[in-house]
Amino acid sequence: MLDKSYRPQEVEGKLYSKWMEQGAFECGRSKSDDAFTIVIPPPNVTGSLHMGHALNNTLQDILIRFERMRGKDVLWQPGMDHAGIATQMVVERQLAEQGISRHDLGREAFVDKVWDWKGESGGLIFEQLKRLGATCDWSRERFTMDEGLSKAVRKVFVQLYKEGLIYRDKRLVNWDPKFHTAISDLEVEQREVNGHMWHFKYPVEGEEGRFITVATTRPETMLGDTGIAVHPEDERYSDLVGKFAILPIVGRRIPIVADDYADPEQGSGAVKITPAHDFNDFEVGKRANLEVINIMDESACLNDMVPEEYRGLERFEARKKVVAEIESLGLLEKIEDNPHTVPYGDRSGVVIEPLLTDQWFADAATLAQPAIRAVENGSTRFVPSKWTNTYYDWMRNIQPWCISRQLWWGHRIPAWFGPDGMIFVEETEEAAFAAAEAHYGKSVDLNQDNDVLDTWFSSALWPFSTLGWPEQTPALEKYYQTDVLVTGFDIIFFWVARMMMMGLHFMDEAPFHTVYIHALVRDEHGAKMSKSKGNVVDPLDLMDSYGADALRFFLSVSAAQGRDVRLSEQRVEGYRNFTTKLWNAARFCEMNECTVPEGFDPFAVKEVINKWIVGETVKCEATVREALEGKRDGYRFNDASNAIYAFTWNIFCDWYLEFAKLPFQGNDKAETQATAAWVLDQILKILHPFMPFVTEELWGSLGAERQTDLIVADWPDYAAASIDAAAAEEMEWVQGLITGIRGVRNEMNVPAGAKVPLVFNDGSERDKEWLEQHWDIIARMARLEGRDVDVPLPKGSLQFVHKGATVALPLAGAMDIDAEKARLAKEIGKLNGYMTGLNKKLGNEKFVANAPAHVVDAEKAKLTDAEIQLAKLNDAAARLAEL
RNA sequence: GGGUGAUUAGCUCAGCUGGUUAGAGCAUCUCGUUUACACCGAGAGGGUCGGGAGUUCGAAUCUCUCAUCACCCA
Repeated sequence: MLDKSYRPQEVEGKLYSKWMEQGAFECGRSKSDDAFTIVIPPPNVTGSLHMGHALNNTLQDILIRFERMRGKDVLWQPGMDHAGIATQMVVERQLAEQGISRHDLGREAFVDKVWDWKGESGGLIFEQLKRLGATCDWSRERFTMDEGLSKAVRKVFVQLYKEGLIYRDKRLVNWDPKFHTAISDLEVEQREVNGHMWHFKYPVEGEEGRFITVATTRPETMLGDTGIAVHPEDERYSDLVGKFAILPIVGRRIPIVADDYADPEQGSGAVKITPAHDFNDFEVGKRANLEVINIMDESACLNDMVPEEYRGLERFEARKKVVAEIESLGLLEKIEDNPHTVPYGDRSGVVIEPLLTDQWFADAATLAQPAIRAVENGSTRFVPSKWTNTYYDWMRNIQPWCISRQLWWGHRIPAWFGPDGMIFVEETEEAAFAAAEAHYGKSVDLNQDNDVLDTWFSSALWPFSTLGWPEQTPALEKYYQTDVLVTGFDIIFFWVARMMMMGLHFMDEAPFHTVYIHALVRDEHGAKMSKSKGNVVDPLDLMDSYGADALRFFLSVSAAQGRDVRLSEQRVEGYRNFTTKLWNAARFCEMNECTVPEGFDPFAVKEVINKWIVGETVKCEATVREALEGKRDGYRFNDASNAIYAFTWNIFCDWYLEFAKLPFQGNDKAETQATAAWVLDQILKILHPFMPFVTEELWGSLGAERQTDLIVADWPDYAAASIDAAAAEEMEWVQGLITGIRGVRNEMNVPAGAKVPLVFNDGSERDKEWLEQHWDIIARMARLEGRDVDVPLPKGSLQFVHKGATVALPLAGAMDIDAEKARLAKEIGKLNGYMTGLNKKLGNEKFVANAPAHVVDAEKAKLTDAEIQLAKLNDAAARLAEL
């Protein structure tokens, strides 16, 4: 006998181990040729589970469990990425506590330390995903720094280099002065700040007393100015173009040039040009052939290219000093408040400095072309489709991707420099030496590039590197192209776009046919969760309180396409209640010895209630399946979850089990017992992808010996079945009658305990038959005792109309006549309003002429029904008035 | 500044390609008899679908416009 309530804590761990032990998650378990593959968005090795992961992985697990039950050969490929900067940071911080820097250790020892750290603390998140019930094939877990994946990285780098799609260049990059590395555009966060605009006057050479005013938000960069630009059509300055200004403090002669970049409307219309420290200025400088003077070192402190008293100053100190000196020189025209955006490193949180350095770049614009076409021609689609445009916008304006990082943790760039700076890019050191020997005609010393690759470079290979590429493995053959990528919109550019590029380039096929983009999980007020706001909710806490199933169901039901998820603990609690409800329904079935007998055919049942519930089950399965399937209109997790929820609670529990109580008490109950057990089994199956634990537990506790655990049980297939529409109409009639009676009783304050008689007048023959047929159920559920059909109505009855029949509850003296009059008047009023609308519609010739026939007919039928109902309500009101 | 999306019951949200008396959960109120379940049951109240205009026989749904909010990109 089941316990009185479900206790997830006692069940979840046990079931998960059981699944693991039987290898239920492993690919290849099904021999089907039909594969279904998802690669997990690899969490950072430093990561721990947050709500976003919980949502992301719940959705993936739902699809995976669903397709597994449908018999496909399912692979959910798990793994982590090595998170270059983040991981290096963590380990450096630990070392710092012991007063050690990574430089004290040296590169090799430091990297060993990182591996040690990974061994001890990395991958915590996977234990948390297991709690959530995620059925990744853990036997295939991969890490971007694994040997196989590293090999893939080297091969890709070398091939792209040889194809000219990776190159080395000296360009301005986003430099992180804290981590001393370049980062990509995407790792830069633009923040709105309340800054200032300083207006400086630069003396014009050879024109005593004449100044040209420039405005800047970054005064310290003036030390690196090598020009001033004005708009070519700006008449205020046309006589100055070609002349020189004298850079204050420094004393350098800098040319005044004409360039479209200068905006005459902005500030003074003249703009100082610092090619080495601003992306726009760099371009202007190139056009005007200006000198490029780098005035900062890797920590963004001023270097030897500035006057002595400024050397070594940190950039913001330098700013103060520059402003003070300009002011003392009488060259400060004004300072304005100026809100503007400033680039920050997303990891370091410090202001990014554009810096001129040698870096490796990938030719993203070229790689993007096939990736754009793949979406244009529909071979990969975004769900919801609105993300398609975001993807296009990014891809069509894509900039060279800076892929080198000045870190130690990551894939070291497979490039070696010869004594004369010649570069040899090869997959191995041996190959590089061989190439060098061939080049120089003798063996020479080579130095490998010190830099490592952007973490996303290896993540971009994830869908095929994890399957064994560059080896042509059977897994690669079978599971590539993967099916659907489930991810958040925040990494469309970081990751999705780059997987598309790399997948198409190296596999000739997009890495997935569908990209499902889910929303962000916010707090209950709609704010983003963040540590600094302190509004982070830990999914583990919710699982502790309500069970993993409740959290999963909440996330699934909230995952409506294109909308953010607001976390509501109350709702999670509500879905915990749902698990309890299901549990109790199962318990009730168990109490009544419901089991599915050998050879039971649900489509051959005789009893109307059973025919009806079987039909409802079929409908429910279809709704859930269609909502989940990856077809045209699929991945509607909310619709799927709502359908199984409503079926379980509002149809099976609220109606069917109530109907079944009667047969359960009698002798003729075998069919109903079997049907109840069968329906419950179907619920367990359909609900399993969403709520794996409680369903598996019930599956194991109920009924006879199961052939398999639920996780690998067959998804229902009712292909041959038909839905008995007549049974549905009949049972809906019964339900409507019961609901109607309950409604008037409640409204008119008939004591819940009182059994009252029923008078049923003017019903059709069919109605009367149904009343007879289901009388026991109706009497029981509507609390009735005794019935009369087609008799004169006793004085003092509550009355309403059900499908054309007058239903009355004679209460005689116990009734509040005025209240009943008022109630009827209200009903009649409502009905009149409704009919006015219908009449107006049907009276409109254009409607009758233009609307499709079935719509017009439906409106006519509504009116006819309403007329009948109105007549009866009027009769009822008239009878009352006689009292 | 450019783009995308949102605005539906007190709250959180469904409502797809135009035809429902506009739905759900929670909250509120009333009542609780029953072969499971109070983490429950029965019932009720509550919305001029952000404002305005338009297309249409018909608009929460399509178009335009305004307002507010959110996010992304400059």
